[in-house]
Amino acid sequence: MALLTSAPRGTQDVLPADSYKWQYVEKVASEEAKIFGYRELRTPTFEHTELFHRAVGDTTDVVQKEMYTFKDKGDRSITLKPEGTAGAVRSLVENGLLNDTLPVKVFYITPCFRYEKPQAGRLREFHQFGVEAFGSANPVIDAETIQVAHSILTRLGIRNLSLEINSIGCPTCRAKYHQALYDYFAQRKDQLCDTCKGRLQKNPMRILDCKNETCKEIAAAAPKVLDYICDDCRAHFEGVKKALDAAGIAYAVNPTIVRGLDYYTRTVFEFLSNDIGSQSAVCAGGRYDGLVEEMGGKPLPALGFGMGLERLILVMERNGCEFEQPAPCDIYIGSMGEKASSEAFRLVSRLRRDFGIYAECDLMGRSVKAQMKYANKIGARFSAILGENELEQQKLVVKNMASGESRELDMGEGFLEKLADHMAYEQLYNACEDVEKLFHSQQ
RNA sequence: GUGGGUAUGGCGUAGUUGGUUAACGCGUCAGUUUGUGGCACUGAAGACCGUGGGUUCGAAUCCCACUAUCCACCCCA
Repeated sequence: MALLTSAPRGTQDVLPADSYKWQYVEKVASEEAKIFGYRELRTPTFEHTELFHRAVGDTTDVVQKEMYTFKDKGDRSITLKPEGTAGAVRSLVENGLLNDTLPVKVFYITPCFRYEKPQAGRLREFHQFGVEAFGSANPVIDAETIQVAHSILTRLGIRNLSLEINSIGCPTCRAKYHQALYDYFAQRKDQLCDTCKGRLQKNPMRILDCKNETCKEIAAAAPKVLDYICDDCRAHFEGVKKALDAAGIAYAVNPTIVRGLDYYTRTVFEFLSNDIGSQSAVCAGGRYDGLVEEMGGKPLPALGFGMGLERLILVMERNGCEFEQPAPCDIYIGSMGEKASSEAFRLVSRLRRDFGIYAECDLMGRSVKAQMKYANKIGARFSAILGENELEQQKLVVKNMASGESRELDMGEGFLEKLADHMAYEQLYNACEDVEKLFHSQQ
């Protein structure tokens, strides 16, 4: 069997065996964002290319070598979004939402595309959950934004992430720092590794993060950001730390954190994991006080974060976190013979329509035994077989698959109500027995 | 973009001095007497051993290329 073709490189199918994990994570993240006052924003999967050139930055790796850019049939340059913030800001400015009461808080779940070489936790199409908050320069909102991420991660049962924060200052003080760094490293350029020689021009802060031993030694004595940021930025950063302390969120200041997207200012942060290989950032974000104006809006401070859902789920799997399971089949109604089988079909249809019960019947023309095996396989909580006898006597034997016990129900008036009640009662009874067993086992 | 590892039925694997019908577990399907699951047993279907070349009388097994995948660098969520 030769496949016609396969999924494109760096893409992933989420199969039924895993999709429930995604549903769970998306649900938790959305619910958590909502109780922080965020509302969902959905923006297009592709945008005009210039949006990302402007927002993310012409000189960034993301824009320079990783974007999926193409001309559409109208000769417009289109780009599949490589991140979520630019589109969100564009949309809010374009629709005038930032003229409303502040702060404006939105969240989104979106696919993102970057043409990279795939590896653990890095795909060409990946998914981000993100939040963005507009209108406040108060350091408390920095802490609150971090708290949103923290709450989501905590509620998902992820405990062993580290939070690292830093301030990269405003454009003015960052420029000073960059110059100082450049001067420092330029004097020692010969000793730097090849990649760092390149970074010297492009982004000297990256050198601070190099894994090469010599570079590390040189970096150790390099100028520190926090010595170069202006008084306002320093005060803001102190405010963020104070608010995080007040919120009881543990963090470490890491002066080497650099964001690869140009729009960031002041606060930047990352939640890191040691369990998923070298692509360790599960969630990252920060402030971008200049971006709204850059997009043609009025000057408005803002901040947000993105969370990589593939990485998040990877972390959860590696840590044995539990995902909310999908509900199993409530009842399987098997049948034998044509007449009974159309009656079974009618019954499950009504159970679904009138009672919202998850019901199945035979669609394969299988033997009774095989039908029972199927009921067991799909984890049906109850089963029943409809045949000539049942139709004649108007009785249905309903079996509780967990206990193996059966109960005969009269198929006359109010049968479906009785059936639904019976199932609810039995399930409650099963649950009580489980609790009892648990109780005894713990004594 | 740069390196290294891997590539056998749906899944996980076995299979080296290259030699008849490629093995095992799980899964799937059917059956173990007449209308009822989970266990066990029996049987069946299902792989041209990633693709294309080459070496050889003969290759899943050796060589080359390509593709995919994994890991790391880079970058980042």
